[in-house]
Amino acid sequence: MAGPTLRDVAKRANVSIRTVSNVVNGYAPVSDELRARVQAVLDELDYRPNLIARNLKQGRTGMIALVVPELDVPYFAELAREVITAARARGYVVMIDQTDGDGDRERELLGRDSRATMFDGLLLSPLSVSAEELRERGNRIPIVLLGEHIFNGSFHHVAIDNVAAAREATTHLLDLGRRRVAAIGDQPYATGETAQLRTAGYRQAHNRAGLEVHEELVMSTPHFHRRLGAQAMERLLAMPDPPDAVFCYNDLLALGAIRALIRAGRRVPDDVAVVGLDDIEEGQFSTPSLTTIAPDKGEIARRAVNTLLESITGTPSAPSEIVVPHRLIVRESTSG
Amino acid sequence: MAGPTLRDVAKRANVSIRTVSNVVNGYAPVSDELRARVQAVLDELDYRPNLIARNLKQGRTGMIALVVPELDVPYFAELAREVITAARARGYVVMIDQTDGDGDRERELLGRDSRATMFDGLLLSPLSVSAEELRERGNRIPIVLLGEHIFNGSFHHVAIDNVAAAREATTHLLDLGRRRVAAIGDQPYATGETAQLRTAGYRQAHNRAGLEVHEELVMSTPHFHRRLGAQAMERLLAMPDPPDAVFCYNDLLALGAIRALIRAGRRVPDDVAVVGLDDIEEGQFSTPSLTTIAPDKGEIARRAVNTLLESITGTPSAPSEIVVPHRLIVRESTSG
DNA sequence: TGAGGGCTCTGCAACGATGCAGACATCATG
DNA sequence: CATGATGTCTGCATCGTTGCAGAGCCCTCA
Repeated sequence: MAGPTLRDVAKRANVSIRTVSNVVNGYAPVSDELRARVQAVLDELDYRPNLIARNLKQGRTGMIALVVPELDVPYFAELAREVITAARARGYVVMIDQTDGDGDRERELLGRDSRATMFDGLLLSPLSVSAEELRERGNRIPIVLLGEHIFNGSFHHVAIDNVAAAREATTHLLDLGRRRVAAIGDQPYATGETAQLRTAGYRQAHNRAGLEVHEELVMSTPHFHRRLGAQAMERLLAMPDPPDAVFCYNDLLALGAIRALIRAGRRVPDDVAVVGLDDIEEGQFSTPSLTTIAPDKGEIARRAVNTLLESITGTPSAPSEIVVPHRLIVRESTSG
Repeated sequence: MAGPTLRDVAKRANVSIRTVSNVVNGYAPVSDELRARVQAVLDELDYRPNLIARNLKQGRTGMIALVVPELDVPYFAELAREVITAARARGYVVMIDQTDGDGDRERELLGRDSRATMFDGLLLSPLSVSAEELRERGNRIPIVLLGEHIFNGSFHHVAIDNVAAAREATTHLLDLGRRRVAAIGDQPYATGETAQLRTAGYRQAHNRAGLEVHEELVMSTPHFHRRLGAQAMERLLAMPDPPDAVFCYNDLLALGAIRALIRAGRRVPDDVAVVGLDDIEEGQFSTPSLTTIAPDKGEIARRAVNTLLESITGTPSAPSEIVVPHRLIVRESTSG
């Protein structure tokens, strides 16, 4: 099972362990002749360095952890892809864990027995755990927070401007002449800060247009999944005066909403226009294709990874609040 | 930066390092009194065990690696989710890497400088690398192969019965009375073994029904993405005698095909019925929803993880060929 | 000729934890 | 009282690697 070690190679080549190490790493000067001899033995035994030992000695692992609520939510899968790519470019690999939005699972990560000490840094997209808890439990490794939650400046944080994004999405619908614009995805409770920011943007858009928000059209959903988007849409359609447009707080809600609309015989966008947020690939190929706000995921990943690696290698810097650009992409669900 | 070590705790509590270790691990008998004293210091210093050191000593890391072509392909994202869940149930965490189907990237994993030595085992879903290469480069850690490729019995391998799955999908279309059933996704070259198995199933269905295969309706695609499904469908529609049904080798191809059909003004399933394979969640909410063959992903993940962990802990067993169940799920794209 | 400087190469210690053998004290037993 | 068993606790060696200091050796140059 266990492969050959430096010692095995050294013994066989009749040199010191240290010299074999030097050959392996290309360090220090080694004469061509000796190098060749050692290399021959390395090849013969098919030596592979034991990275765990190397890590122990060097105090770093070259691994970062990415923790997301659900990996099969397309936004997180696409983000994970970008994170892996960005990390690879910097010589790091990524361990991925998912919490199912379970606060205990998130807290576990910070606890005494967590495997966090195996990683040089942590990218965390929290749903339930609060900034206070994070600070108290203070992990020893650098952390960068992604997207969710409002943070009070205790941690590095990378996200889009959620208020502006929601405002632009809503304004797009108002500009089309829609006057009963619903919102799907509000979360008026402690852990729903992101949703609340989006609701704030939705209100801003109305205010700036000099219009009233129809409060009954603001729908709450505990999660951002297709099924809940469909259910919320059904409730909206059952109203005496249903909406003529919907801003959904993510693309999955929007796709679920579209599904419910078509099932109910409404035309999209003629009867009801729909805007999402996330720009997942699925929205390009749905019928109708989905108008959405596209965060720059590659940029989110790169900024997050870079910030994390700086914290790892450099001196601890003041927590930064990084805002990544987004843009509106108009497709069939609003422009038929 | 570096946290306190066992030595720091030991010094402060005036006991041996070994005793602190015993308290931390609940090993060996330690008197209640001493245990309390040590625990107090542990808490005071907020000691966290250095897992890298523990790993080095114990020769295992508690991490397995999952390598997939693309994490943002829903099938792999959903599979990854199940793998993470299955591994967690067994006390393992999962490092995920993606290869983009790039053979060199896959081979890198097996090379001398790969980080593979950091993991106790490897779950690999290869696209390009061949079984021969895998065997030659012979990694030192246990490997279980997932899904793709035909393997010649050199490795543990978990997959569905691709021939049967494709046959059932095609038979479903023939049973609906369709007589010009196209296939999208063939890959008639070395690394396309999975696709070829599905083509074989497609042919079997025709044979058993006493029907001829319309060879011009078998479309090749280098990848299994939405866009290629749409393109293939457009080519089929441009034919003088277009198909009245399509079996797509995965759900993404199918969703792309549906998109092309609707764009071209055809009704699904009235004009053309569509079946996919993978049962990704997206297919439940598309319009129309997608008939598909559903592999039992949870079972794939559990069997794969269990097999891998057995290879890790137990004696090396003969490579097993594990076939996981699948079933046909009929939705709107064939039953309007 | 011998001091000094490069060039190779080596051995020891250390990273932080655990396995093992045993030290020491206490207690029960014949 | 001697013996052995039991219960606690300790120290050393070790996992496989790298950092560091220095040992030889050969060469050069005054």
